[in-house]
Amino acid sequence: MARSESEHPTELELEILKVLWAESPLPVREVRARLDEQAGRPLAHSTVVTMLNIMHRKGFVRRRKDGKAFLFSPKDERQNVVGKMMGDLVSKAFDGSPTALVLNLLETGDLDAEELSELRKLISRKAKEKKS
Amino acid sequence: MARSESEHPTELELEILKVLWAESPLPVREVRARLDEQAGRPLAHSTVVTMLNIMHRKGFVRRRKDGKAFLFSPKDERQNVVGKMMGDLVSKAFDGSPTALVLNLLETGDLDAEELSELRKLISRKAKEKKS
DNA sequence: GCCGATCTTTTAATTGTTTAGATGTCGGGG
DNA sequence: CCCCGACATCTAAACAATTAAAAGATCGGC
Repeated sequence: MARSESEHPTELELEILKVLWAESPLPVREVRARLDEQAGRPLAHSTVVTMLNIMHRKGFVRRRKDGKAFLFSPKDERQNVVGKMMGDLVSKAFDGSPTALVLNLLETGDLDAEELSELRKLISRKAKEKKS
Repeated sequence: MARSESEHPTELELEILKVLWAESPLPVREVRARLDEQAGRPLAHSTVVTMLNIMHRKGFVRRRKDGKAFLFSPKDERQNVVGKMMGDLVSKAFDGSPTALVLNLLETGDLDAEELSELRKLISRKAKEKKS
């Protein structure tokens, strides 16, 4: 045995999803162009086709015929997909505590004062929503 | 060409690191036992040996001889390793905004009222540290 | 000094990921 | 009516991840 197919998008799959989240539906040719320009990832046309087909099999994207070409769209919203990835990271690395994850984020010092204050506001707002 | 070796620990590597973060240094046999009991991952002894050697080559763990056996320890602290993984996720999925990640976490509703309040406290404390 | 237990090292099989060439199809222009 | 371009499908190769058996080394006891 080896590992089984991941339920999360892989590195390249995520890159492609990012393109499609920004704008969709798109034909293969356009996806390829944006991967090159925006993600700095110059790939052969056939490579992008292969990936999109795999992603379709995995259920990450939808396909629909437009004339002779396919148009691709993301199947799920960015929030859901990345949310699942984070949930996974939380459970694998922080034993299921989202608080621990945020704490880690605070400790590594990636946030400046302004971001901290913004976060506090967000959390307060969320806390109020919960109460009601 | 294909992709190059990841700079982050993979699924199984992370599982092994978790064992070592909890207690180290450990000989292979002990790591194997804990993977079975704690992570529900029953692997052959040789599998664990192989993984630990790969992780040593990648620089995730240290080895030192103790008699005829090796003892393994994590090379980096949990915070650093997972922090890098999160940073990567942030940059890949949230275009580099940690705030967006936390916002996503809030939206997916994984946090209860108590956790929210705790988070707010943590952030306030951090904000004060920054000022000084 | 040899034996077996315990380690390490070597080798390899299987599957996922990423990359891309080769081949087939189909519709429109000449 | 046939060929070209654009698109899809098929095939495949290189490498990472995961799994593990086989072979080699070494140490303590008899």
